[in-house]
Amino acid sequence: MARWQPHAPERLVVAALDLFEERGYENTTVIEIAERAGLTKSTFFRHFPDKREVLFGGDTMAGLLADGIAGAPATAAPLDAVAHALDAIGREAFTAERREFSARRRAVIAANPELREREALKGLGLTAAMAEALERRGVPDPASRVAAQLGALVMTIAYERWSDPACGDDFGKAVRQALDEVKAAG
Amino acid sequence: MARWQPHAPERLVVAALDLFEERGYENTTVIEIAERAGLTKSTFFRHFPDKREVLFGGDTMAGLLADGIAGAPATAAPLDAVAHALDAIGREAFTAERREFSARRRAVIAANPELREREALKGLGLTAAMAEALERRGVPDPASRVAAQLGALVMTIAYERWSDPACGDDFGKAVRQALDEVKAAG
DNA sequence: AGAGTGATGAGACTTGGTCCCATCACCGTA
DNA sequence: TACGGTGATGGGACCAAGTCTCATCACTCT
Repeated sequence: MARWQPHAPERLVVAALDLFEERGYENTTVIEIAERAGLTKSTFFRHFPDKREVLFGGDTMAGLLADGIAGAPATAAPLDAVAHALDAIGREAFTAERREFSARRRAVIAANPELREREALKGLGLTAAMAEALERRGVPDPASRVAAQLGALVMTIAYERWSDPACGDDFGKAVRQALDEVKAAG
Repeated sequence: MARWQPHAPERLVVAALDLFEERGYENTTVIEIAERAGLTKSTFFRHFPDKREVLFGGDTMAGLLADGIAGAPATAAPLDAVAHALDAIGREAFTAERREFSARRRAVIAANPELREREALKGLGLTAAMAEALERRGVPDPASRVAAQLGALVMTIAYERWSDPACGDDFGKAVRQALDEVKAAG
């Protein structure tokens, strides 16, 4: 038997998302989140550097993206290498069982400027990670950033659709569709 | 003679930038900023909604961008309409006498994650404003967002170079150069 | 002279976030 | 069985950001 109730970070995430939905992000206190999870403020900040980060746990995305780009066929064009990475991430992170949670999280973030701000920063980080990974493939500077920007747009569009319960739950499919549309529009 | 020392917001901005350079953003207190400007904490928050915003004053950019896009020749392609707007903004906001201030501000922002976060959010706002302005010109959804993303990249590159004291001080020139590079890379 | 106006000052208050120290449950070893 | 080590937690002091309310003060207008 465990010493303490296990999965403290997960419990905090669930408690936070519940409370944010109920009364809004800014009307929810870190102490309240911790209490609902059966923990304390101290423990909350031991698991998350700040209140916003409870919805942005795990900075594994950048690494996954970089790996996915590095692992794309050598013949793939920059934007196709990005799409390859996005597809890999879809199998890893954007799975069907996380879709409902993702949709709730999305709605909460959209409703609060402080959370949108954090999301914007994360997005910049992902874009930079894509550009760097492309440069490691030999794509020169302006082209790498162009492909990263378009890749970020593809990811955003695919994520929007995948989160929407009215759409399908296959992230890879959404990526390929968004990629085609972006290519056609460029 | 004025009732109070005039230009309180400007004095706060200058005091803040000085202090951020001297001891760093997070080692500077709002009270210290206000005191250096001969004011108080109350007055600081009367002029700026929060501590970060003192470096992001005036949300006029989005409006200027939208106007510039709306005012572009009807025959201009989406990305060229964006470039037209960037050029207009350069004459308005990125003038030669603001260049040194801009470079200092840039360095301070780059050194602090909290400020980078705010900048990321502002960037998203500008990108969204560009996309909306393009849609008002009749550019359909995926194409508008593609052009806005590339326009944001052009703006970023031009701004980087214009801020660099080793480069020229003509923002419009930097825009045109960045535009050519981005077009060639796409 | 006196009332109105608008920017400022002062201070209480809440909350996010940091820090330090005590506690507690388990584990390994004797 | 006893004992010290370890790692997650609890508790509380503390600081700074941000909000709010009320007082003040200098100038303007009548």
